[in-house]
Amino acid sequence: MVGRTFIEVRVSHDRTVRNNASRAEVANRLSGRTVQDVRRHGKFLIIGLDSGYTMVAHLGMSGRFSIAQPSQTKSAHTHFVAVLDNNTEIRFIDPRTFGFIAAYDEDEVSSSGLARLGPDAWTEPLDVDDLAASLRGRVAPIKALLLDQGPMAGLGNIYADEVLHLAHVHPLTAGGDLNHHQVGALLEAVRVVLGAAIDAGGTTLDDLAYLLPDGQAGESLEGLRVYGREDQPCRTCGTAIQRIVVRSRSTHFCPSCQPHV
DNA sequence: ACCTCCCTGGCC
DNA sequence: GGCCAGGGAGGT
Repeated sequence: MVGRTFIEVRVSHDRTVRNNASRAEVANRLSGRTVQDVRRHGKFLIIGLDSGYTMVAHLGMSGRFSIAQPSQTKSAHTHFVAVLDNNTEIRFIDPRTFGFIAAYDEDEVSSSGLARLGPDAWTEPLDVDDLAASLRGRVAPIKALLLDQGPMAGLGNIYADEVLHLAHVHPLTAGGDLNHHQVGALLEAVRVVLGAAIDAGGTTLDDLAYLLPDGQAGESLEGLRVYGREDQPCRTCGTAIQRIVVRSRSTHFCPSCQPHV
């Protein structure tokens, strides 16, 4: 991608570019620009362009990118197409439209969600003291704080539940109530859970909403410890997995392995 | 720091 | 026919 130029950009859904003023603003800011670097921070994809504009993309719930030849028929829900100078297309497909693509100037980057992200959970792992410091005094449940992207960025609902189970931490524990040992266990669990998820190519649920760029499904659904396993036996101790709702997000845990303090 | 909203395919 | 899933943004 680095060095490629966007020959033409077509936006076909308003909501996909809702963080910009208009479809045309996005197309105009990206067209003719050359990619300088491609990064990821949490769940945001960040593409630096030679113009100073930054393309920011988020897959939301159901977004995916595909690389295609211009002659290939478009999948349903293709909301954005960038034609590259090697005559391939980058297509953004997103049925539920929770994802977005933005073209930001410097000020807009600083006032966007990107600026509120904590260190990346995978590439900038915190040490125990730093995470403990950012949780100190927080009364919100640790599940909510993991989803918040502030203490650390990158965990969504599935992996937050998986991490808490592996760390033996109850999802409703107030962030500031975690002891030093639990904070350490949480960080180790992040490393293990994300490492396994990356190796497996991510988690494709039964709805097949998430697919790898080549259209293949990820593999780790069977490996999940608690997510989506309400009433099924905990793989560690056999106790029935419970499902509760935290901040209107479905939350799964083992009441035996993750006792409430 | 909390709540509400957005959206559509899949399922009951 | 109606409900559910859930990421982030914006408002209170």
